[in-house]
Amino acid sequence: MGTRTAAERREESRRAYDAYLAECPARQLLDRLSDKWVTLLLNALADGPRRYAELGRRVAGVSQKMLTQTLRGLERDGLVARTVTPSVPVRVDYALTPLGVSLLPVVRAVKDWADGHIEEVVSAREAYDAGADAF
Amino acid sequence: MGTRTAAERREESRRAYDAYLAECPARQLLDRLSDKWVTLLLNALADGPRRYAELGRRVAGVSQKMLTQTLRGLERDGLVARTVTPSVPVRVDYALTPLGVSLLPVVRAVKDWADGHIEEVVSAREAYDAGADAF
DNA sequence: CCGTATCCAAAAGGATACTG
DNA sequence: CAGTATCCTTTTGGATACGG
Repeated sequence: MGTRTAAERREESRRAYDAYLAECPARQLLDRLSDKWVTLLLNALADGPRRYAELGRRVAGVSQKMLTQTLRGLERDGLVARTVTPSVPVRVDYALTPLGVSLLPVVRAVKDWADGHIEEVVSAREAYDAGADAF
Repeated sequence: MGTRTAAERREESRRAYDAYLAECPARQLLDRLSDKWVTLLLNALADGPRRYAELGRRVAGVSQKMLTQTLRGLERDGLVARTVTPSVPVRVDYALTPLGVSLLPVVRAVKDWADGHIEEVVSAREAYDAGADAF
């Protein structure tokens, strides 16, 4: 006992943080909700089921990788249902589950706030930037 | 004109995406809101002004770098106000602006949804994972 | 059509040390 | 106390090619 100042405190801190994460359910969800593709995909599914390629077009800018990855995550969390129609070629539809639908008002609240306050934010940014490199 | 299939289409796609981003105000905000530290810090400031070190302790797991970086971003967007008291040593307080306060219900809605539905999500995850590597 | 797999560049973010 | 600066690891995510 003596060589235990930085390394140990780091570990201790990390463990404490992890414990906090484990006992705080909101954090896990927050980590998922704090993903731009999640929010965008939920919005894209708001008014009905969509096919895979359709979602790719609607979200505009998402790569195949992120599209699949995000959809899998949402499916795993029970927010989205995946339906495979074994035709040739295969057809896959994604739709919100009831749980996913219950999340929709929240997502919409975010969007509405953004729409309603974007101008104030932009003004604030300009004011801040103007003050930053003034004279 | 002939050497313009992949590279060009990429550029075109990127430009279209950027244009979409520019004309869609919600996206810019969404990018900011899709940051776990932002949500956590807004919650930490919910019931009054806090000092820098205090926030570091309350959020638990945030590094100095991310704390400062996130606070600067929030300040720039007019969501948080930074007040310096030139004592020795210096004292700095952060508080929500009215704009920041107006965002609070939204942030709380996210937290409330998480608290109310976390169990369903966890069950869904277990069911999904059980099916994945079954037999 | 709906993905998966691999590679690789870019960005996020933590650790550490130093300053006013 | 409240940062800033630097380094360096980890993660993210796009491009590409291939498979069912």
